[in-house]
Parts: sequence; C-alpha cells; structure tokens
Amino acid sequence: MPELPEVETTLRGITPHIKGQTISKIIIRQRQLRWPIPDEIKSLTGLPVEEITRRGKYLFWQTPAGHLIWHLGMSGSMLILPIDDESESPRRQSHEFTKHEPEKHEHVVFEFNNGLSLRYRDPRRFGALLFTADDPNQHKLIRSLGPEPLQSEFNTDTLYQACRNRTAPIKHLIMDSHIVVGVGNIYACEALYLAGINPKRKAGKISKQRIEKLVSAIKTVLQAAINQGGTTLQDFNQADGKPGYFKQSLNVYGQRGRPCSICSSKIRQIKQAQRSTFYCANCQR
DNA sequence: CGAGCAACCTGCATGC
DNA sequence: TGCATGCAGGTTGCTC
Repeated sequence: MPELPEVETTLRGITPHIKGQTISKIIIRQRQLRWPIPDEIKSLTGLPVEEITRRGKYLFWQTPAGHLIWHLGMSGSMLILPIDDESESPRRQSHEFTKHEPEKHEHVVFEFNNGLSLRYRDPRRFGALLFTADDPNQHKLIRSLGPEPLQSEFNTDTLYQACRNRTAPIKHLIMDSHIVVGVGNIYACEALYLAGINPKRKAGKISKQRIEKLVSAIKTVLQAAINQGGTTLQDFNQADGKPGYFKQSLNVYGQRGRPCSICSSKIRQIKQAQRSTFYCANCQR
C-alpha cells in the first residue's frame, strides 16, 4: 500500500514524538505478519530510539542494541496516541470497540517514557517488523535495493542502463526495487502519464531522451505526493490519524472511464503482471 | 539471467 | 439479505 510518499509521511509524522524517547513497553498482539515478529525485540524495552530513517519503503529505528526494520506492506499504518487515550483517535469513532479495548488489527504497540504510544495497524498483515544487531543496510532484504528515487544516484544514466536489453514493459522496471526503490503501482501509473510513455512499451526500446523525462516525472510525482501527505485509498493514515491528500491529484490511477485531463479521451484500465494499470492511450505512446 | 505467477491476509464493492 | 466473486497500496520465492 504505502509507497515511498506514504512511508516518508509516516517517518515525518512519528519522528518528533519518538526520536530520543525511551521504550517503556512493547505489546505484540499478533506476531504473524509477513514473517513472525522475532521475540528478541522484547529486549528493547528500556532502550531509547536514537534515530528513525527510511530506505525505500522500509523504516529503521536505531537503538543501542541494533535496528528495528519495519515495512508497512499493503495496509500498514502507524498512529501516535497518548498511552491512556483510547477515545480521541479518528479511527476510534466506531462503537464497535469499547474504551481500553484494542482496535481490530492493531497488532503492535510501543509505549514511551514521554507518555505517548505508537500503534501499528495492518489489516492484511503483509507488513513486517524485523530486528538486526548489525548494519541494517547489509540485511538480506535491504542490501540489494536500488537507488533512492529522490537522490541524484537515480538519474537518466542509471535508469537508461537498467533498461538495456530488457524486453519487459517499462512499468515493470520502474516498480522493480532493485532498479529504483519506492515506486509502487499508483506512482508508476502517474509518472508514466506525466512522461507521456505507454506503460506497455518495452523498456529496452525507449530513447534516452524519453527516459530522462520519466526520471524527472518520477521525482516530480513522488515529491508532490510527499508534500500532500501521501495518498489515502482505504487504510493509510498519517501519524496523527489524518488521511493523505494526494488522491485528488491523481491523473490516471483509479480513473478508468474518466476523461484525460490533457486530451479528454477516456482513461483505460488494463492488467499487467496481475496489477491494474491506468493510462491514456492517446497521450502515452 | 529474465519472465510469469502463486502465495501471504482481510475488507470492501459488485452482481446475482 | 446472503453468498460468491474479484479486487486492493507489496514483495518473496517458486517454476519454466
């Protein structure tokens, strides 16, 4: 779910409340996420969270004992609440759960010495919470990741090189985390629209000039989404419980049958690698 | 090596 | 109203 802008929004939302704070309690209600949550994270109780950083769609929490590695999967989100306050959250308006009863799908709670708690909610449980005592960048899941899309290491040359001799459709390539991290289904569709490139086009047959446009479009759309707090479709929320506002800026994703904002022809929806792709067949060649 | 696809899990929209 | 079906922001790991 969350793509890079949503993870970055989460990072910015939780950092001021948690960075430097000491963990007073860790509650694991459901350890069966994508992988089981390792027991050893319980031993982080009493330690401070020294730094919170992001790599692709992963969040790292640095402690004196090692790093927590978080992934939000398709439906994960984090919420900051006072420890004792079960009633004020926008999510908690439902009467389905009484006060002090954990919300459904709230699988992990961290409590801190400053009186705040972080609540991890993930209905589909595709997310992950792992621990490593070593350099997290050397972790199996992290070390083979491609460049950060908003940094200069991701540029026309790197993407053009990655496309050489590749027959797969370009959408496939820009969603491949070994080529560039953070671009999921929504922003892949949106970036290809901005660049005027048909998502089905074979990656190896796109000119360097058009790859340059695509790199620029990816950076533009991700930065714009971050500026608006990400995209909320269903599950995602910012750390204060508010939705992201980029949904109203989507040109093609979820817009099947609606007029293209450039040429007014109907936005099409197709399937590529079992994922929905939205595009304008007139503007994207 | 690359391409294709099943798997993990729950909730929601749609159609009969 | 109920039930079956298909779809959803991601990623690994299998087969060919």
